[in-house]
Amino acid sequence: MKLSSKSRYAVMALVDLARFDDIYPVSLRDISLRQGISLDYLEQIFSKLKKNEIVKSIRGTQGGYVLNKNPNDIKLTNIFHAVDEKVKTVQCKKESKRGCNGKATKCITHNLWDELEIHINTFFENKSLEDLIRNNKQTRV
Amino acid sequence: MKLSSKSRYAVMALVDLARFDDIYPVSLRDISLRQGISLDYLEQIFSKLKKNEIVKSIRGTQGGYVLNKNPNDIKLTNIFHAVDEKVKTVQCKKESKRGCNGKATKCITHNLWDELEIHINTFFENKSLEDLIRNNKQTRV
DNA sequence: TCTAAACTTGACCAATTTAGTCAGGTATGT
DNA sequence: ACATACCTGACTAAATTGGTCAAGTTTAGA
Ligand code: FES
Ligand code: FES
Repeated sequence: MKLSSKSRYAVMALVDLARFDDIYPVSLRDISLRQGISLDYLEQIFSKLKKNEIVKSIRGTQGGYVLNKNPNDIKLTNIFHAVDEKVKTVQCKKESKRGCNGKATKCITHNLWDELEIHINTFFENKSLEDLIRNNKQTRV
Repeated sequence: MKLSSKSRYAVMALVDLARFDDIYPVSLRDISLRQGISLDYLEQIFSKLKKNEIVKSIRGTQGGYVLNKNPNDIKLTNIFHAVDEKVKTVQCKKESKRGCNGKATKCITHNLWDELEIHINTFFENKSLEDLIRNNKQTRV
């Protein structure tokens, strides 16, 4: 059960970006330097964030990225969904009536994993970028 | 963020076992057949469960495995720990003062991931095998 | 108008992890 | 003795991860 670097980077980058994007667009190069994330990798990540309308891009010199929504409306769920991070605790297809090992009914632990999945997703749904910025501003001098 | 099959199987097998182990030892072969899990794989898993004193083994004909503790004292945490499933949301070494990308301080999202880890682990600590058996008995006719 | 900064896209890859299989054992109730 | 069932370690194919690399396109500013 671990979180991928891609997701961790996505959130890191967005928190970094959110601190300045109201002043000027933030370039990936800056984020890369400040957060120590590979520029090429960031580009992959932001391409997805853009497709999911979490950020907007501004091309050309002095360009960069800007948030496309209010930080309060960007939940962890949205970010994770954008970069294809998914919480997968069950093995079976959720929609199907069939169980994991090809059985006709759900297995004896199915409900447990389902509960777990909901437990985790709840955390993601309740946490917004706004929360993270606030938290981070507090720790800055 | 996904749960490994090994962990899922471990819990499945223990729930299966717990339903009969007060009557007679349960062989892995039976569990394998009932739950559709590879016997060889189960053996790996039970070797670890035994090392962690979650089950006891009884060798020879009519042998099998039996729980080594009260189902109420076997938490998901214990099972996961036994099969080396670990929740890992931060990238850095927890004990160290250093951050992930080799920086001298913790990164801007460190606290968030730490919170997430606690959130998930809490679920594991509160859920016992007893809970699962009870739940499963209800769904049996 | 030229140029450099910055976004855009897609291919490629090494290392690790996962989810097992396989091939041998050893212990013991009947 | 022998079948049953535990025990152990080596091995591996496939998927995933965490990137790199190369070759663009767009646009602000000199
Ligand atoms: S996990 Fe859904 S049926 Fe087993
Ligand atoms: S995750 Fe701990 S410092 Fe970045």
